[in-house]
Amino acid sequence: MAQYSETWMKLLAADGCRQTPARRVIVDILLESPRALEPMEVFSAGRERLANLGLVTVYRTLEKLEELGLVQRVHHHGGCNLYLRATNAHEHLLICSHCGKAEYFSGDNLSALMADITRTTGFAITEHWLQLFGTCPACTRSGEVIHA
Amino acid sequence: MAQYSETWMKLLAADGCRQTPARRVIVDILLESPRALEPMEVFSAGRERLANLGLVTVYRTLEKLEELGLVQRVHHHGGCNLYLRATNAHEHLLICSHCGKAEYFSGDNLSALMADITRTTGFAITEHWLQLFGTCPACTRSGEVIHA
DNA sequence: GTATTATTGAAAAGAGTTTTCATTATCAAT
DNA sequence: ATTGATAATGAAAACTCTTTTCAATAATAC
Repeated sequence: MAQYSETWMKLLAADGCRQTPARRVIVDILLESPRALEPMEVFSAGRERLANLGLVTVYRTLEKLEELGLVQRVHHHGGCNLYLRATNAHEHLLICSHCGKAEYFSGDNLSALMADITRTTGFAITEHWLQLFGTCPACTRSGEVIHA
Repeated sequence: MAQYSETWMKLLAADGCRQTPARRVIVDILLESPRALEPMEVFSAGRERLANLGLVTVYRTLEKLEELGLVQRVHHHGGCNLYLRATNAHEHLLICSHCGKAEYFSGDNLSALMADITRTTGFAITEHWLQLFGTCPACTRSGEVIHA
């Protein structure tokens, strides 16, 4: 994902944002992470690279990146304050309940279901959320997962 | 939904809970609502029926009802602090983006998709969330929905 | 009725997020 | 390169939502 770092910075610039060290650090962390992160996690990781990074800047940058569609919030059992790089395609999330690893997949075809629901309920469906939870290959192998 | 009020109270009693006015009010409000509610909304509505109801009691009752599987938290764009009566069957949610009206539906068959994803990703899938958003018939008719 | 103990509401504490504000740093125009 | 306009920053304060604490009260079993 690291190769997208510069792309994101340019997209930010195109939106009128300045390219600052703080933003670079935050962008890099998000692009490097295999799982969705809380603002505080981004902050902690960021502090290791930029000594006096502010938590407020993390919040502001996440907000801007979400606005630009580069990251998305991830909902899960514990809340909905996790941020993950978004993909452009029409894809859905698959999340490991053990390590949090997030993977995108596509290939769902829910159009038949949609049509069926429109017919029976009268709702005009505009959006759908599909999210899967499970155990990733690495966690399955490690055997640490007892609640699989 | 009002006919379930007594059922819920009995289920609470079976769990060792006492039947108090505060709980009755909260249970009734949840069962009467066509949409998922925030704790504060339950509290406001509850105060109209029980003058000195405490917000804390609302939180505690919602927690207990969720524990018993009678209500569930609903995730949406703005957060995940909405509570809605749950259904027993394996159903999914359909929510009106305009008025919030929630409806359950069943009939999805995602097993083929699951099998496909298990094969390609190696994830052992344990759970899936499917939630649809759209405009309900009433809101469509009222014509108030411009962003349909 | 009485004793036991779950439940209550108010207040305080806590966690997470947003706002305010003076200072600093980026970028565009020289 | 220098300068000026202003976006961005970090610290502190404010704010919202939720949980904990605690003494008083009320529901249930006997």
